[in-house]
Amino acid sequence: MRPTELFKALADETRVRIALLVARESELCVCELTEALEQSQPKISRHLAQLRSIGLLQDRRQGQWVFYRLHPQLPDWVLDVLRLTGQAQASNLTQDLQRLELMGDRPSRTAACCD
Amino acid sequence: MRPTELFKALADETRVRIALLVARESELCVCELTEALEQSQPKISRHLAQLRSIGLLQDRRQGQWVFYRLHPQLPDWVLDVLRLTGQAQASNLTQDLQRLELMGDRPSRTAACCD
DNA sequence: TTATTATATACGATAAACCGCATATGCGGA
DNA sequence: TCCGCATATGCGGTTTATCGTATATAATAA
Repeated sequence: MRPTELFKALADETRVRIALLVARESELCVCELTEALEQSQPKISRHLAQLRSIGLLQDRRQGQWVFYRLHPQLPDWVLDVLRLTGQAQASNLTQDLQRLELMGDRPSRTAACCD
Repeated sequence: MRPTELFKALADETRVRIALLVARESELCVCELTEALEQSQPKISRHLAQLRSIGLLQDRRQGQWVFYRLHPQLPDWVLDVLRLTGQAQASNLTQDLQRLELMGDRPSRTAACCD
């Protein structure tokens, strides 16, 4: 992944929030992100598609849900950038996490299994 | 500086190259960047204006030249992101540095002095 | 003052990003 | 099969980015 690719991906508020939430929670589905970020489903879905298309996220379907996580082979510098961003964005991240935890009926993960 | 601001700034190839070169060389003027990146002067100038407008760079006029450097009060996470980027972009940076060193007649800095 | 060099900016054109809304697809349950 | 929920995508419109070209501003030197 080239630096400008990553930066383009993180140049949008919604995408940064998605990336940080997913990084923190290991794995989230679209509906969880939709609630945590209070954004429309198509909007979340399209941003997820972008993050996946550059290889930052990986998706896995489980029944009716699609779960997203960080791509397992991200280079260290990418993980480091995410860490620093989470640090600089700490308060926003906390708010999103709170809304996530207030959700009732979150879909349950089964064996994430092998990739 | 908010993360998305920085990432927008670094989401363009030309601006990343400028930022990394300036970070490495401490201080560069527009004509040096124009030669090192092999881009038109107005293009370089406009990108510099963007980097300055978000507070990533600082400028200083010395005679006919305007020298740009990293803003002296950048938060650590920004400096860290630049470091990581330089690492991930090492080969491009090296090429730009080479062209810079091949320049004849580079303007000489006098006392950078106080700000 | 006039010319020259360095830098910034205005203008217009093209392309890319982002969004809302509607709709398609995929899966599971009745 | 038919329905409902979760997710993805197509379309059109609006905004924002980027660029080339031309020109304005600023400093220096003759």
